[in-house]
Amino acid sequence: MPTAKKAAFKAEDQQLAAIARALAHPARIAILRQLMQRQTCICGELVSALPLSQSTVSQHLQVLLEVGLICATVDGPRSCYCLNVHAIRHAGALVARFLEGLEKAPCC
Amino acid sequence: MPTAKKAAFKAEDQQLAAIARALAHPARIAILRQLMQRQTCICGELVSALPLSQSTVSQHLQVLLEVGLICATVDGPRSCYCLNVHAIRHAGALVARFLEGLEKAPCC
DNA sequence: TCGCTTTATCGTATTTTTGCGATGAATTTT
DNA sequence: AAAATTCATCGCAAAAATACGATAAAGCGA
Repeated sequence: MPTAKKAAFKAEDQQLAAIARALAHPARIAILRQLMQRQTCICGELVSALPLSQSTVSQHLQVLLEVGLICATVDGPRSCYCLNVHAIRHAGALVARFLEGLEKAPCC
Repeated sequence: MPTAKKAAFKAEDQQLAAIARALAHPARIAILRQLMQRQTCICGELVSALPLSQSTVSQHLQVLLEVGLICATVDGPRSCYCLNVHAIRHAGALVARFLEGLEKAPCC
């Protein structure tokens, strides 16, 4: 979206959209699910688990990192990713509050 | 995403991503919020409420329509949109279940 | 030290999204 | 019937997202 017009939308709407955008690709959903299932923080195992190249998976990880849903630590030659439960909780609360509001709306 | 690789992701992941994609723009969040606030099903009032052209707003409405979050009825020369509470509830449940799972995950 | 593994980043190509003006269809109003 | 209103759609341009191979950096093991 054009930077000039971004300010035209409410901050919370932009925040919600940013969260949604981070989740708007099945690969990133799958990554989060993998991190949820394996207690281990994973790295290149994700590449094996996904039908995508290493560089593409790395890019998706960056997207999730930038929005804060996951965090990374360096473990020797490899990178270890894990869920940022705090951020996820915050995002979940935002989304839940929004959707609950919608559900309660009087329909036409 | 390439149609050829779409099948490589779990159906539920694709469904979640599709919902997220529909919400991945502040204009569409704002549209849903407008429909929530005004009990009236709105049409071109949305254009006045948003910093976007009529054709662009119409496009965003189509996106929300296609994913089923809103529904439309024709009222004379104008179109009347309203929230599809049923679909919203379903989407909300899907998202909530996913995020709750993430929150409970054992972190590294 | 010399490879070997692991992973982020770069460069690039392709596709998708976003945005707008113009146009046309449908309907109401005059 | 003519003009005006409302809105979806088309055509197009610009921007962003997606994907991948190649490359480079960093650490491990021989």
